[in-house]
Amino acid sequence: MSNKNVEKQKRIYKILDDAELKKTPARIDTLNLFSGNCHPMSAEEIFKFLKKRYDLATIYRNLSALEEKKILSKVNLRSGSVHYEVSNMHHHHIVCTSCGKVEEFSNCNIKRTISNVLSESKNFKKIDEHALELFGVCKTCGVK
Amino acid sequence: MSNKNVEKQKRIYKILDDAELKKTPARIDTLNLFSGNCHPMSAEEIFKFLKKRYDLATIYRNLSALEEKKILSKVNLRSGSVHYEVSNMHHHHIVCTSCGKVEEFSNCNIKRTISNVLSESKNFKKIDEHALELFGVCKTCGVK
DNA sequence: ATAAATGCAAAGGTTTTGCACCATT
DNA sequence: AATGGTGCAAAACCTTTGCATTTAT
Repeated sequence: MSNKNVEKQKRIYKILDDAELKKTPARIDTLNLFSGNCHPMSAEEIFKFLKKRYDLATIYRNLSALEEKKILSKVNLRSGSVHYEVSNMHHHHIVCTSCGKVEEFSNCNIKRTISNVLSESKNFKKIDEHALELFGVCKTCGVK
Repeated sequence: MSNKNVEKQKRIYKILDDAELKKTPARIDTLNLFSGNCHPMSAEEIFKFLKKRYDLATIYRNLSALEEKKILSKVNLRSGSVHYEVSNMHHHHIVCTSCGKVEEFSNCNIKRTISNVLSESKNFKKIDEHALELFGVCKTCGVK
């Protein structure tokens, strides 16, 4: 195993240790998948990427646990199933409403909006998370 | 029936006519519900509000039809089921991650973000819709 | 009269759960 | 040894679909 991969494994071990989750093969493999792929993935997709080595229920349970520990976040791409991505790489998505293609972007400029919103909110004084997704028709699908 | 309600019915008839959808009781009642309530609703909620007078499958079919005609829009509140709201009242939501309370806001300042994003996008040159939801703990739940 | 909408029942897809067994700490 | 994770099967949940009947135009 290369030095780089050793580093990667160490990072994943630390993530699970910090979260007080046991370092099981299913979790390690799942986190490896996420660290090599910045696209959001559904439980079913992860299940297939991992060659069905682990039960689908296990994948679901681990995704929930990792979300609770703030390691992964849910993303809604209007696809029928929930997708997850690594929490710390803050970015958003543009989804093609025709073919489903997903493109990432990161400059969401949300801070100003949040402070405006909070100054007028009756019920909230702090925002912890935000979800922003854009929808359009991609250039390929837009060609008639 | 008051003058005001007559006007409301006329508006709803016009909406359905313009969309080339038949003016059936199920649709009229559903649109009446939406026009008196700015909170997003799920199929199940509508079904119950309408005292189960119409089949749940009918509610689902009508919601789809109304969404296709751009009269309603989907909203994702991370609740397990899809919610809908009237399209023409552009606003977004702050959802309490503890109790599920929903508050609306409308000043999302998204235009600048969209034009920035498009100028750097490889696959998209136009955005048709955007989904923005904020998540936090409301003042009631935040009190320890 | 025609095309569309509805109700009912059944199925589809995604996600969750109970329980016995197994792995990590 | 003890706690937590897994696999399997079953169920729960949300949503869609087929078909016969009813309704709106």
